[in-house]
Amino acid sequence: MLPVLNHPWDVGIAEAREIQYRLREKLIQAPLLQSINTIAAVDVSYTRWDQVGYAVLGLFSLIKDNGDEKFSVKEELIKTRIESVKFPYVPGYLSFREIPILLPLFKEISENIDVIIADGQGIAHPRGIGLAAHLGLLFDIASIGCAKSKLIGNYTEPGIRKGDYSDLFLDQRIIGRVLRSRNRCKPLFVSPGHKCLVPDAMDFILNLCSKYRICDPIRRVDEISKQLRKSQQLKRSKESYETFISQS
DNA sequence: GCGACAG
DNA sequence: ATCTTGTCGC
Repeated sequence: MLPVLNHPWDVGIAEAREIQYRLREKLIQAPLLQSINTIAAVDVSYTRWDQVGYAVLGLFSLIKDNGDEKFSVKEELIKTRIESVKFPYVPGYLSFREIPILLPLFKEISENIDVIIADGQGIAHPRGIGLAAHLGLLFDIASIGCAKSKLIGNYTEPGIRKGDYSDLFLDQRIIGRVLRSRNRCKPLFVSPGHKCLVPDAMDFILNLCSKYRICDPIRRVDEISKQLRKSQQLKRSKESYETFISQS
């Protein structure tokens, strides 16, 4: 699958900011689709000594559980890619660091995706277009940001029970929710991206949280990303060992 | 000028 | 994001 929108990625902060201002006008606020079958979750991990990114895209199908709203996910497909990233991590510009390495993974996907979930912000962003929102807009797919910490906004601490939440405000506007995804754990910062509303975003994410703070699909791709990084590091250390032996 | 600051 | 062991609480 290919983006329906395109713009340069090899840009500096100033141009990236202009792109964000231009794209945010295109974001659509609408109720989340009722019938969701497939969701995509993405994540990228790094090492501390180089600029190599270990990207993962996972496709999961929703399994309706007994009765009401809750559901679980079934892993359907995993795509990975290892590539050095160009853009540095700058708060507010995460899209320009991570999306370039994620795009080739979407290109390999042919099945339909109903929702994209990303480890980061949706519209809860200084210019209203965080990683999840940007990604959803590029493919014109509903998207939700599920971050482990706040980028922008004000809130009061939610209750300590799973499901407790408070609104995330920017001025007088509600841009997301601070969600307690597990008893007594640090809350998640959930915000809608493209084609989604604040309440729908939180409800959907909460239903994807089984027994951990991080929702199942993101937790899974995060795990795969870290495994990929460790296996590659081991591989590289073995290679350099062989080189060392052959030279001595 | 100072504090805040997704991953 | 990454480094990193034990430890406190449910």
